[in-house]
This record gives sequence, C-alpha cells and structure tokens, in this order.
Amino acid sequence: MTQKGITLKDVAAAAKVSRATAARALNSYGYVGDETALRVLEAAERLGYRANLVAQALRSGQLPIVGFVPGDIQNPFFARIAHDIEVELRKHRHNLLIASSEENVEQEKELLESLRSLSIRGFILAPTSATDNQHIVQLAHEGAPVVLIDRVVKELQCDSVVVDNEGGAREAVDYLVSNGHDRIGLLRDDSRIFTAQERLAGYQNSLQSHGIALDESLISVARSTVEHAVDATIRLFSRRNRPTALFTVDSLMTQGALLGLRSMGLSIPHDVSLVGFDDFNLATFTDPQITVVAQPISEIGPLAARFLLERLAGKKIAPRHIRFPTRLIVRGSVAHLRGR
Amino acid sequence: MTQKGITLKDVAAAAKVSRATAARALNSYGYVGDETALRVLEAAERLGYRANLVAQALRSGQLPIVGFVPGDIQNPFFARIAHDIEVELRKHRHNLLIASSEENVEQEKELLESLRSLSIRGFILAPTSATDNQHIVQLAHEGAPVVLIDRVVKELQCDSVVVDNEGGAREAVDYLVSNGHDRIGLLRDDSRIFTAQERLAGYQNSLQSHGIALDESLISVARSTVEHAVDATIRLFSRRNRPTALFTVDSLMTQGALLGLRSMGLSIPHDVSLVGFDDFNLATFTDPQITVVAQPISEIGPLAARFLLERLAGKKIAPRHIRFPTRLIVRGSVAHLRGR
DNA sequence: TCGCGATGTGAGATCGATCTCACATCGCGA
DNA sequence: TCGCGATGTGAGATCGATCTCACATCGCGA
Repeated sequence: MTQKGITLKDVAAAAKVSRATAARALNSYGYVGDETALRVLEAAERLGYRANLVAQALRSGQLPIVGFVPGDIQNPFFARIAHDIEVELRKHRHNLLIASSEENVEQEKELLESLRSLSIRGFILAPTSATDNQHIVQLAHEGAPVVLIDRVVKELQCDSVVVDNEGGAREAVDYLVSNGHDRIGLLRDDSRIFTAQERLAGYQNSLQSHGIALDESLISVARSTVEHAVDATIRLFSRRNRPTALFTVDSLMTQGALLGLRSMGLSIPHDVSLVGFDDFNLATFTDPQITVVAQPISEIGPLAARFLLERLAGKKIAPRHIRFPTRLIVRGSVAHLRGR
Repeated sequence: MTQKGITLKDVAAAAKVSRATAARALNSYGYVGDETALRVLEAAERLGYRANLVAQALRSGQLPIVGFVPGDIQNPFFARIAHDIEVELRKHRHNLLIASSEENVEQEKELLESLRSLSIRGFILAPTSATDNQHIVQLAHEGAPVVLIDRVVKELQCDSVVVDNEGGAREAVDYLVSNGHDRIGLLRDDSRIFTAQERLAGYQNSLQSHGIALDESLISVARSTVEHAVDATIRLFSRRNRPTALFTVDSLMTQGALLGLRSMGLSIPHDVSLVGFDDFNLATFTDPQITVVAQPISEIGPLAARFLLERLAGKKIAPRHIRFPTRLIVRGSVAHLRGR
C-alpha cells in the first residue's frame, strides 16, 4: 500500500522538476542547483521513494544479485559457506541467489542457463564434475565473473578458493601409519570428483612414501550419502582380512562409517581406527571423539565473496588461486598398534 | 560470447518480421501465420535467443524470484527447508533468494526492505519476533504474497505452515512423567520466541494436567546456540536439588545439553533423562540414542512453496493455516524411575 | 457482388531509471 | 560591453519484451 508505485516520475512531479533533474539530484552526478537538489531529496523522502532495481538492471544489464551453485545446500559445509558469502555480499548491497546442483552436472547446466537469463552479476560455483565443465568455461567467457570454491576447473583461468585436499589426506594417512597401521581402508565418493581425486592422491602418496603397497581391495567407493557410506563400510569390513584403520573422505562418509561399524559391532578405536576428512559437530559428540582433518571453512566463503566483489568492481588482475592448508585435529578414534 | 546480446530484435530481423510478430510467435498468443511462426522459432533457435527476464520483469513488475528469510540458514532445519523450497520452485521456473535474518528483527526489516526493491514476487518467512511484526504486515498489504513457516504472526492473515509445538512439547513431558519423573527441567531459548512460547506452554500444560506444580527454578533460558545451551545446562544441574530429567526445546539446545551434562560427568539416562524437540542426525550417533519429538520437516518446505506458487498464480481463497502434528521417537535417553 | 468477421502484421507506447544532447542563463575576464 | 566557460535544466532516447491499436487482406454468407 504505502510506497507501491512511487517512481522517479512521482518524485520529479512533487519537486516540480524533470525526471532527469530528479535523477541527478538523487544520484549526485552532473550539475544540479543546491536548492533544487534539496527539494528533490525532500520529496523522495516524503514519498518514500525507492529506486526500482529491475529498471536499473535493464539499463545496466545487471542485477545486484550473485548466484551461488553449491553441490548441496544441505551439506553443512556448503550451508556455512553460503551464510558467510551472504553476509559479505550484504555489506555491498548485493543479494545471494542459491541454486543447489545436487551434485548433478545436468542440473548444474540447467541452473546456470536459467541464472544467466536473470542477468546475474557474478557466480560462485562448486563445480560438480571434474571433466564436464564446458558450460562453466562458456559462462566465464561471456563476461560474468566466476569464482570457484572447493573444486577447480582445469580448463578455466579464474579466481578459486580451495583446500589442500592432497596434503590433508596425506597427513591423515601419515598419522595412521605412524600409529603402526599399514592396512588402511579408504572410503571415497564418486561424485565430488575433484576433491575425491585429490584426497585419493594424498592417500596413495602417503602409503607410497612409507613403502606400503597399494591394495585396491581396501578402497571402497560410494555415493556421498550416509546410507551409501554405511553399505560401503559394511562391504569393506566384511572381508576376511579386514583393515585395521579407515580413512573417510568427507563428513557424510564418516557418519556412514560410524553407523556401519557400529552395526557390525566393531568398536572404535579398539577394533578399527578412524580418521575423517572434514570436521563436523557430530565428531565431538561420539565416544570416543573422532580424529579429523579440519578445513578452514570459515575462511572460504568470505574470501570467495571478496574476490567476486573485487571483480564486479572491475579489478583486472591475474586470477588468484588460494589453497588453504588443512589441520589434523587429534581426538580419540585412532589406536596405536605396536608390534605389528 | 555466444548468445550475449541476442534480443528479440535480432530474432525479428533474422526472421524478417516485426518485434511484435516475433513476440507473438514465441509466446503463442494473438494471430500469427503458421509459416511466419515457424520462421521466427527457427531463427530464435538458430541464434540461441533467450528472453531477458529483467526486461520481462520491468513490464510485469515482477521477477521470477521468491525470497526466503529463515532464522538461520546454517540451522539444518532451515537448510533442509530451503532445499525443499528450491526444488519445488525450480519446477515452476522460479528462483530462490535466501537472506538469513540471523534471528535479528532489525536485520529482518532491512532484508525485507532491500528485497522489496528487487520486485520479488513473493516471500516465505520465518519471522524472528513474536511481537514486532509491523514490517511483515505492511509487506503483505502491499500485495506481495507471503507464506509464513515455523512461526506465525498473529496480526496477519496469510498462509502458514507450522508445527504443533504445544502438543509436541506436551507429549514429550507426558512421556517423562509417565516414566516417573516429576522434577523435569526445561531448557528454552529466548530468540525463536513464537515456537519457544508454544513449547513452554506444552511443558506447563503437561505438568498441570498431571498435577505437578510448576517450579520456575527448573526453567533455564539461553540464546539458541550450542555454547549458550552448555552454560545454561551447567547452571541448571549445579543446583542442590537437581532435576531428574530435562526437556530441550530445539536441536541446538539438545546438543548443548549433551555437552554440558557430559562435562559435569552426568550420564544419560542413568543420572539424567533427556528428551529433545526436533530430531537431528546426531541424535542417533550418541550412546544411548536420544529420544526426540520429531517434526515432519520434509513436508514443510514443499507445502509452503506450493502455497506460495498458488498465490502467485492468482488463487484467491481464505488463508490456510497448516499445523503438522509431531511424533515422539522413543530411543534410549529416558530412564524409568520407580518408587518415586 | 457486397460486407463483415476472422486472420495477420507492424508502428509505437509502455514499464522505470538514466544518460545524451540541446539549450538557457549567469558571471567574470578581456 | 562582449564572449565564453561554468552552471543548470528538460526533452527525448535507451535498455528489452510485450501489448494496444490501427490497418490490411481474405473468404464466406447473404
């Protein structure tokens, strides 16, 4: 009711000037007489005028909206990042539009298509695929600033904020080895391919550096959901010569492993040692608490948002690639095997 | 690069017709010759034409965007709902813009202000305050459809989707009483005032119906974060004559209680019985698992989205108020006290 | 054969904000 | 006193899609 339909035209009429002059007064550009400007501002105030952002966007070609396409907004990792991005954007009067790809490349393509026609200013993406990324390359070439988080696209040069997955995984496995383990299972996913590959590499590199032969049968692959991880865990530990330790590549996998092991009556760390990638609230509620590789999650969102805002402000510098180190948080889920 | 700047004008030129005819062919209205229509569609296809939604919005006054203002997107409850809403909207070619109020009325007001100038089509809100809601009433009166979730606004008649907080809380406390408890602590929050009040009422009503006098000293109030809940729990259980059971009003409170009790060396259910409002993944990972009042969380988002879409489609019926029942999930965190 | 409804198309207006261009006035230095 | 830069303002174009209105043609029934 109140300010419905108050346009610049109304303000101009109330101040008895043209729309051009009203615009000049409100946006402080060009020449405007002091007394005139005052009259316009006063009229705008009185009528409760608010510029129509859609009209502005039609002229400028851009809405003050940034698109965020995470793998899954329900994943606490992305929920936290979404929140941080939104806070940062809000400071610069931008809005955040979230569209979850649900780790599905086809859906990711469709989402980007539809966001494109919204004339969105820029994008923060966590690409689902490690290989099928032509649509993202194309998006970037059309001029919309793109910042990648969590995962990079090899063919595309743009700002990115990721985590040292290889190093984190290596540190986790090193820690297990240093506690006497050499039959170390790996529970990895097939969807977040980029990070999964890096974490797999860290696992392999650690084993190799300690002269432990890679045993493919200790690696179990599952879709990144708690349910699938439970099954994969049970499969892995139903084998005759089962692993003495398990490394899980993300927090959903870790949760699945916890449930799977419990259902098999295997206790942690007595029967199996466990280290997970990605810290999560649950890790400190279990008994024992779970040892994890923590990501600096609170830094990713704000930095990605800042990078994007700088690009939107026209900053022209070489793409920045930030790779945060991880941190091993030792709790109680790893047993020391002696004599083995 | 590709379809940058392909407008209706380009399509019309390529098909050698006017913009008006091109629009008619593409949007299937008015009279267009079959052969002409085909030529236009073919040209649009070939050029990769995509209608500019901003321009459409300027005419229609509305962008295909719905705003969602939850209390906190990091809360898994709202993250899940956000996800469900997005999926539902996407089916109808609408986008979801998420702006978290962080349980702060002032921020909620600012967010709505800024979303308003975006010409957003409708809103799904979880109002932060139980009393200060004039801005929401005003928003609704300006004509934008509003659907409330989780919490209602007494002064406003509009669609709402909430949960039977009073009944759920009553059932939880009834269950504790039926297990012989009569000194039952309550850990409640001060921010989500609407739900908190209802849950408090359920607690009071249950006690009253069993003839148990209300003891204000058994009620502890804290901000709805894990940290504050830990403190409040410790405060409550440091008293001489401590409660034999505790009811917590949301999952963050429940987590805080778990940590607080553990830090005091109190074991569940041996020393204290516990029932929490709101189920959460962690509740099944603890030992024992936590008995909770579960909300039908998977129904809230889709229903709210459907209500809003119906309003956007022009449906004119009386506001619908849906109040879902809750469900008590009995696990292992409540002990039976005999003889007491 | 005439007339009118059905069919088909384009010119131009519109949504709201902003920018360009043209024009008018003022005041100061030569 | 003249002239020109500085100052101030409005008409109208523009962004892109859509809609109204005007106009033209066609074909069928009377």
